[in-house]
Amino acid sequence: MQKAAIERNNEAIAAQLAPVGRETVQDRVYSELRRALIGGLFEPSQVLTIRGLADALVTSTMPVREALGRLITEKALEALPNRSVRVPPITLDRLDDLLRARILIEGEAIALAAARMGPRQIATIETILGEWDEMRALKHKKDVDREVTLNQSFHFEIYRSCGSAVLIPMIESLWLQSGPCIRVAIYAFSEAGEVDTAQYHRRIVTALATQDAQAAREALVADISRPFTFLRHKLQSAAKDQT
Amino acid sequence: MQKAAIERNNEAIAAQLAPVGRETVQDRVYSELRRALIGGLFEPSQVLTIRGLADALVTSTMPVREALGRLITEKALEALPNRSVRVPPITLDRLDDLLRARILIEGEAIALAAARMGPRQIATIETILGEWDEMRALKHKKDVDREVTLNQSFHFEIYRSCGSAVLIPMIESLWLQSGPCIRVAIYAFSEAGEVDTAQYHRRIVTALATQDAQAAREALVADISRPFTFLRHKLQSAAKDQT
DNA sequence: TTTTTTGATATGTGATCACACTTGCTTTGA
DNA sequence: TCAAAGCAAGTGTGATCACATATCAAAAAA
Repeated sequence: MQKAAIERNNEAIAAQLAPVGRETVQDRVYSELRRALIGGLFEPSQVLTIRGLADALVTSTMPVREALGRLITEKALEALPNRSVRVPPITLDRLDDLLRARILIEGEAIALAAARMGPRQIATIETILGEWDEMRALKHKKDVDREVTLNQSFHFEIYRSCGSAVLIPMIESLWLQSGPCIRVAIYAFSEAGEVDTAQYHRRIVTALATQDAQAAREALVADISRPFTFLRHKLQSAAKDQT
Repeated sequence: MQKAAIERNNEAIAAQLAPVGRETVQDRVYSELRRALIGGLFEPSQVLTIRGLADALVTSTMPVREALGRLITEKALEALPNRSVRVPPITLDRLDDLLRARILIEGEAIALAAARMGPRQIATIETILGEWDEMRALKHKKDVDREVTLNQSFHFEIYRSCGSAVLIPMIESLWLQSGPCIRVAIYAFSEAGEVDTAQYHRRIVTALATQDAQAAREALVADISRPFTFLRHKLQSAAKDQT
């Protein structure tokens, strides 16, 4: 019987080919909206319509409405009583609430990751740091989108190492919720260009390289608190101006 | 001008009438599936089909598929590569992962709540405790469903007091994920009937009544850890039997 | 007897339609 | 001149259909 030979052949084929996967339209819409949300491409309080998004994404309404529903359950979007959906507005309370949750959960994740990151993972995040420096070097063109992307890659490369399939989706949800807020902060930082984000990230890397969970947590808290406190002051002064 | 009179009349009407609200079919399906999931009515690894659920709930497929999509993003259900959806299976790792996350987040929530719960809230959870005792008194009929519901009410009445619009949905998601697992534990406890859950809950109440956040957190951890460690042992011994 | 093939049924996905509700502007009446 | 009624366009929701894929059992081949 040539069963074994066939089996070997199939295995050889399988070794060559990568699984093609099957991404649905709904998945693509969902990813695209997530990207836009985390990147802060939508403004807080902005109203989104199903047909409008479907036109923009060149699909029918069906995938869009399901993607919107999913984002609403993640609190990345908000369902108004009118049944229209909007990006949640920023309030001081919400800002504090989000920051506290992020410190709690991302802090735990990085503490777990500190004990589990090998030289390979450390090298990966150092590569991301290098790309960041490279980008900053040619400073004429301040590409905020790229900053956001690199920042995201840096953090999630760490979180992925925490080994918790439960915490990571929660962190993603938190980023989704804070995305529309922190965009303005990152943009302002990029404008000012003074205190470099890279410096905060470097502190995180050194802490992780020495497997110092406590130091890593503190460095992370400092990093993610910055845009929030910045926004906080901005909102407070804006409120004072209005009165 | 009789504008003021009309206004008064309208206000009088508004005072009598309650807002009718508009729950969509999708919302009802979603709530029903949540209830079933938290209550452990579905078994881990059980496959759910859109048309099957639609028939069971006597609706069309449309609201069901959107509700399923939302539950999948919450990790309450799992999308298989075949595109079928099932209740996530229990593994030891997942159990530990879930418990760690619950201790982290629910612990934080109850610590926050400890400082914010007034006599009114304390009275409410004591009422729930009373209903529990009442139920246990007539022990011939062990109503596991009611136990699950009361347990849920007790915990979420506390969490609601933490004042965090961000943490509460996360806790709901965690309950959704652990629901299918802990059902078997609760059932086993009810069978054995030895160590009463009420005793753990009473410890929580006394800690909250004295606004002792640390004690409340510890009592809560003891309470939610119990079914998990129970299940852990059960799974381990089952694995040992198989070898 | 065991394995492969094949065909029928079941299932998820996306498109389209009908309906109800909301919204904003125009028109009407005071 | 201004507020209220009315109308039209826009929008979300649910139902149904078409199509591609998956599943599983029966039939055919080894």
